[in-house]
Amino acid sequence: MKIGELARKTGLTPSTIRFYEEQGLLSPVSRTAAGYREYSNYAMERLHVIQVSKRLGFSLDVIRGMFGANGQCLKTEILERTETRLREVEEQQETLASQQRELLALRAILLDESISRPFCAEPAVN
Amino acid sequence: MKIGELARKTGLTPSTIRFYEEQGLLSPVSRTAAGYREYSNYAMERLHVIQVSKRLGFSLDVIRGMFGANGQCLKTEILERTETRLREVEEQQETLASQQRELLALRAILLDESISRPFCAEPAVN
DNA sequence: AATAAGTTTCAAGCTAACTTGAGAGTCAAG
DNA sequence: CTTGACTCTCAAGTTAGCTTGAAACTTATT
Repeated sequence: MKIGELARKTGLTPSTIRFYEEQGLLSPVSRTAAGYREYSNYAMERLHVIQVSKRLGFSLDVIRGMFGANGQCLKTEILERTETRLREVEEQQETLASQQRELLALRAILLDESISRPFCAEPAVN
Repeated sequence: MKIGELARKTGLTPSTIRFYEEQGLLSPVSRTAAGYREYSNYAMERLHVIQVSKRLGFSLDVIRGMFGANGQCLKTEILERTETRLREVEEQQETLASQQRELLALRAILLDESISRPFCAEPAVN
């Protein structure tokens, strides 16, 4: 199949697929006589793996590191990256929880009519 | 005080402070005869407000919208942005929770020795 | 003076993950 | 044989929030 069909099947755009190839996420693919890219179903599966990985929060750099030169997944690499990503997720969860706490406090202050200017000290005339 | 001192007191760099001014987060400040920026304590407090706002996850664009033309905080604006940010935080928490679930599942699969290639379908020879 | 440290402006660079555009070639249908 | 839909490559643009660099000026110290 050509790039347009692959794009439709994966929900990506042709330019994204070319971009992934350029970034080394897709192994260079065979071409027709006219120079058109010709994809197998394996390419489609590879793109699905990439899409799932992105949903898990892996960067393209990290995803690239999960594949060997031959195109195989590297199990121990993936395990490592997964552990790393899990720690990142926990960090971000803590950040969000803290932001949420402070935002709720801020909202409470703003809703308290008796306080006029909560944290804004600059006078009208500077 | 000049920009270097203000930078030290706030933990920012001079270029960041100039950048904030350029972005309209700091009202243009008075200058010495030589053209050096001369800051009051109000500028410092404004920078602290900006730093806190950033910690809460507000973008510079949003932070700019929280100040009126005169440099005052706009209470109702802030309340609105706070509610919006709270919803964003919840969304991101859901995203992270879902990623965490899937990452844990992935790790479990990877640690299960009986499965050799969990989601990698491309053969060695393409 | 001379030197160092601080300041000025303006333009350009950085990261991530793409998108957009230009200009050209290809392919199928009518 | 021409129109329209695809495809190609390569370069440059996008967003956010800064940083870095160049070239020039000021201020303080020696």
